[in-house]
Amino acid sequence: MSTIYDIAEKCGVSIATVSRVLNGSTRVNKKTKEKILSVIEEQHYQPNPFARGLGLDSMKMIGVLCTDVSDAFYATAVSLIENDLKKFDLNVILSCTGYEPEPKYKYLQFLLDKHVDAIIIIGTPFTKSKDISYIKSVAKKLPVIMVNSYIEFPNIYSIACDEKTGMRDIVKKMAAKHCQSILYLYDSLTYSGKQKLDGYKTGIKECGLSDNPALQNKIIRSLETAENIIHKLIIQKVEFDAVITSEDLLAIGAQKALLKINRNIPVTGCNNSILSQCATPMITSLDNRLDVLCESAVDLLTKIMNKTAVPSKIVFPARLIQRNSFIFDDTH
Amino acid sequence: MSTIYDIAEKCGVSIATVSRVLNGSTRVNKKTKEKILSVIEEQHYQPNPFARGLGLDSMKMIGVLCTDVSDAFYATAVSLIENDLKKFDLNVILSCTGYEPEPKYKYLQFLLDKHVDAIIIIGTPFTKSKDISYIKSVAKKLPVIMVNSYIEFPNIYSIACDEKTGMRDIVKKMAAKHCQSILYLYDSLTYSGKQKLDGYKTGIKECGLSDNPALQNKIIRSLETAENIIHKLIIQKVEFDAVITSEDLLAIGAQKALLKINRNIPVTGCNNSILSQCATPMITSLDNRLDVLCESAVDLLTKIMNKTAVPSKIVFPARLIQRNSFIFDDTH
DNA sequence: ATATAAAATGTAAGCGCTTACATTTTATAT
DNA sequence: ATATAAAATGTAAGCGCTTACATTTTATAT
Repeated sequence: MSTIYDIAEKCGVSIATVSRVLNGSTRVNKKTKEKILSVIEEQHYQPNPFARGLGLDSMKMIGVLCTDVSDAFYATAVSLIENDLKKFDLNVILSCTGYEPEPKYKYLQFLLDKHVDAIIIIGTPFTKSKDISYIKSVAKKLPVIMVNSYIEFPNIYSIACDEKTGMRDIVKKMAAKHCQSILYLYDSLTYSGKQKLDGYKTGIKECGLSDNPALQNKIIRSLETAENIIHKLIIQKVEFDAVITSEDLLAIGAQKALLKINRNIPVTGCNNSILSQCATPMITSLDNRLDVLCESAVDLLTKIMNKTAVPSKIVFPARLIQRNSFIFDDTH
Repeated sequence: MSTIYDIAEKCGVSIATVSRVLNGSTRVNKKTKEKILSVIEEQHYQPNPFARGLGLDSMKMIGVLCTDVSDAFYATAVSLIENDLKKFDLNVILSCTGYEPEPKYKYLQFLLDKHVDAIIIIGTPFTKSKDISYIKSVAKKLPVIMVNSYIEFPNIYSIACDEKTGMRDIVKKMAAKHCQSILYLYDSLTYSGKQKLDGYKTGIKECGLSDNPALQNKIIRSLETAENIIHKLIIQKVEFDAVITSEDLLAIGAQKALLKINRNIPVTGCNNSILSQCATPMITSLDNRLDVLCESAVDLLTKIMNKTAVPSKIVFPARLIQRNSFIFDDTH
């Protein structure tokens, strides 16, 4: 492994000059620069990342904290972020927290211990007051970017999708199709989860639909659980004529249960994941524009690192992707 | 941020002693050790990872190279690996190569530049001779673990599933159900892809079924492509009475196309991903035991890092998970 | 009590960079 | 040609650890 000394010697300059062309911070004579660059090329010189890290306190790595990459939603997000960050020569250290609330502190700390340059949080909820104050203390050390979540504090940035309005509009569209009792299945109360629930409730209220509390069901994120809750509600004779869910997976579970008893009512999911296309009929899904959110998060991040002025919160509209599980636009 | 000097001073010892308790390599007096540990705790001291990296040439990070984490298969693998590595205090730097062949060199190099301790490769094909010699040169620097792929070379380790036999057995089971012309849809010729194709061909030969080349179709990994190829084959009047695919996603596409024309024939997928459960009817899928493979990969890795003797290749059997798209065991 | 071996600890160099400050070289104005 | 400013380069300290080797302390045998 050649070091900066080898390169300097071969070029007949000092290591400082080599370091300067490596970092591009100060100007170097054009010819010297070219010479150094060519020797670097020729020797396949790679600066030692640890030494560089020691000097700069940065290894150009971004910590990505998410709940569970095996879930299609987070997987897509991580994939998008990783791809976008690459363009800026930034790498991803991944840390998944799982669905339990406690480990997230530990796993976030792992990321901090590695001295990442910034942290992107997707999905992992930081909603309790203990959580919030913890995140704030983290933000004092490095930039924190929350995808689909929001905490107001210096150095915490938020990229979100207006899922609340999106959800409300689904209810409105269903009401327009004469649905009266809309079942809502959701799995978590992350920031995003709360927004969606809030949107559903707002829609119900605004349209004057049934607000039977039995219609709102918090369940576990799994196909079977969604299937089972439908069975249970039917047995309990809870009336409903449409199903909105906070997740494509739950929508599919509900759909399967309904199919079994031959009930054909509108069903919608969220996230517009590949799952929604795998189902039969395909699931109409609220697209939270994950691609746009992630791209935007990376863009924001690079600007922050370049000390460019950036907004602390960016919100994109959601859009409803029409498929066969709920057709709201017949002219389509 | 406190440093090792602060801790040493507070304990009235030298930094060497503190470093020793940090690394646990040499023995330290029990009382001194306890004292140091308590001060570390009290000061929330965290060794600087870059300085440590410089000294040890390791930051306890493992590079994971995969094709595309947004795909359910890789997502599950990365998730499993990340979770397992965590237990050994190892972090994941993720790098996705995409489906093009060239970028993988660059992205693998990125990982090497970060001086990761080892590399785990999932899915990204290194099958051409150029690829193989490249991987061999990498293996001279650090351990390489290939999940579901195999190259014989010192410091390259392989954890694989016997998908070839698995595939062959699907053909046999279909033959036992009187299928004559089995369509095969596949998407890539990674090591794993080749094994599966090979298994299919072996099965066909062993059972004396139709070996019409029009039955073997290499397509793009997408729902639509799988759907379209079925339509095309029907129009071309290619006869087939069962469909095997190398991917759950392709199976679902095929299933959708068949459903449209009301043809109910056996369909199987691979990977036993969540997608297979989302389809209706659910897809019978060849489970390549990704969980076992990943757990085994991490286990191997930690043993390698501890200089324990390990096998260079481990093979697990595949198993066919029976669902409604192909019922082979009626007693079930 | 004394010699000797083992255990514990300390000293200081080294890992390979970055960068403030100092010095030299080159360009520009008179 | 000479003074002055700007550009280019070099010197050396510092980043915070690890660890070989040296030294001191403690345990053990006589």
